[in-house]
Amino acid sequence: MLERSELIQNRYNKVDALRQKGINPYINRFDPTHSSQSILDNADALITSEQKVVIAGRVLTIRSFGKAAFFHVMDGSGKIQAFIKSGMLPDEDFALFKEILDSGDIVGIEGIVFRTKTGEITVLAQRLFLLTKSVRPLPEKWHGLRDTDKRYRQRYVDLIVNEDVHKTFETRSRIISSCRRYLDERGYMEVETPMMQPIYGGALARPFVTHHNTLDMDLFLRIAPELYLKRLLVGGFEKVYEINRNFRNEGISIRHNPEFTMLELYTAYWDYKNTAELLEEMIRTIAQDVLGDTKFIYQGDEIDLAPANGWKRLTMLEAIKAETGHDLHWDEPANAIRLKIGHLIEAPEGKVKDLSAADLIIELFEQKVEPALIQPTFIMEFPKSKSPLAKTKPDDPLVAERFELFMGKLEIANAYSELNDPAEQLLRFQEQARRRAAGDSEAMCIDEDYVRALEHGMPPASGLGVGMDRVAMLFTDSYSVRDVILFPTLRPETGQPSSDEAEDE
RNA sequence: GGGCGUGUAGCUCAGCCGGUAGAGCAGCGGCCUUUUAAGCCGUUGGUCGCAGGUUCGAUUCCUGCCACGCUCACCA
Repeated sequence: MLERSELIQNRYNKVDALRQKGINPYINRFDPTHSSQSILDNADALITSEQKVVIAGRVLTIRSFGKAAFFHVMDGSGKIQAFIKSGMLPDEDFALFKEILDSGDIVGIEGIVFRTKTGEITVLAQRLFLLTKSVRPLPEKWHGLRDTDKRYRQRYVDLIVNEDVHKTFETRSRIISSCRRYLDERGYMEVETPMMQPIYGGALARPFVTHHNTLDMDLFLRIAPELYLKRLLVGGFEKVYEINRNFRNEGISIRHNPEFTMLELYTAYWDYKNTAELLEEMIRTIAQDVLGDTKFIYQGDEIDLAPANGWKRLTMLEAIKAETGHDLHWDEPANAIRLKIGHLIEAPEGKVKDLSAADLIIELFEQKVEPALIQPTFIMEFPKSKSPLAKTKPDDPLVAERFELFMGKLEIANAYSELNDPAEQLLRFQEQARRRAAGDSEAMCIDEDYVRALEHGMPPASGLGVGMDRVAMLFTDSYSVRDVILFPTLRPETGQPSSDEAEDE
């Protein structure tokens, strides 16, 4: 039940009053001739020509004195000041303003453009139309809406009153379209693969489960589209991509939302090094497109997307050596590695003891190197044991041809040369299945149809996954992923403690 | 899931050595025909997150719960 405070009730009373006078407070259509921005852009011409303009938008702050008032009107392009003065418009329009209009209402204004004595471009109202009555008061005009919970739950209010939030989501949208444009221009085809999958795969993560009633079967929300996209390479498409949501049933944090947007793209006949080149150029192009620059500030650090010698490329072991001084190798026994670096790794009681050599090295990398990666850096070569869908490096059987891209201390992308040997893929799946059986809930399931597809022959190829939310965080200088997701996942809004304790296990 | 913090009017926030609450903005009533958080005068509005406990008395102290933030764990 929605609350009806006195403030809201007063406004509902105005709605009733309008209806009694035969005025519809929620009209069906209105035809503005100008956006606020187009008036500001062409102000001089509009002022001298005294051309009639019609604008529409939401009334923000009203500064009223008796027989005249100023207020700002916000539309999709920005905002512009309006001036209303008794005698300059029909009496009933002025009465509408005095008696009915509240800040938050959506109005149409017909008038001419002029400059106030303080120089602000302003529309002088010759007609005022109420288009939509708002019955709920806006947050305070000076401090706005600060409560983060309310900002996320009632994003519509956040977007009305916080201009920078509006801008952030415009930027996000432009990042996505710029990305599509970049790929479309290079012959990539956008496809849509299943979000509901009978067997989930393509990443190491726990899924959400849903149920189809008629088929009476469980389906998993995808954790990645990877295995479907590679089936399309088998089918003969050579350049495919998908930008869409993935769902991972894991913790929520400042960098993680349960549903998040990934770009995945696959290119036949390429290896991971080709993909790195494409990614570097693509991100730089998007930045130029969206920000107008290849340098930007993220959380106080200037990030340069166009350094003289291109983005840094280091193997994980090189990066560890540069940052910690330790010279490690994938073929060293876990005990030897533990002796060297065990003291550098923070892990809960005794857990370090159980880590494999690859685990220890990755752990060290994540804890000590990742937080230092501010400028765009490709970390090349990952342990094969952690990359069950990637091709092995020909001259190093323990290493997968894989890279991850880091920037602003964030992991942005992951890519590899795709494993296309069906027999080896089956072996890797079987190893994953053993880990699953041993209790690793994030290990992969065996996807027999995927192996069957590989048996038909998948061309050599390289694939890439880019966390688009993370890119949006970078380009909008957002600290939290929730600030670049319009409606982040939240607990349901309730005033009462949850009553279904019976469902807790 | 653990730790720390926050929750008071529509919004932004004070306050509370325990005696049932204040400001600014918004609203309402006045004055006001170039304002920019307009101004001036007056005024309405609160189960102080929820539920218990201690107490003569709880918004304040204690416990539990709920929500949010930070952080650790997990992870991407």
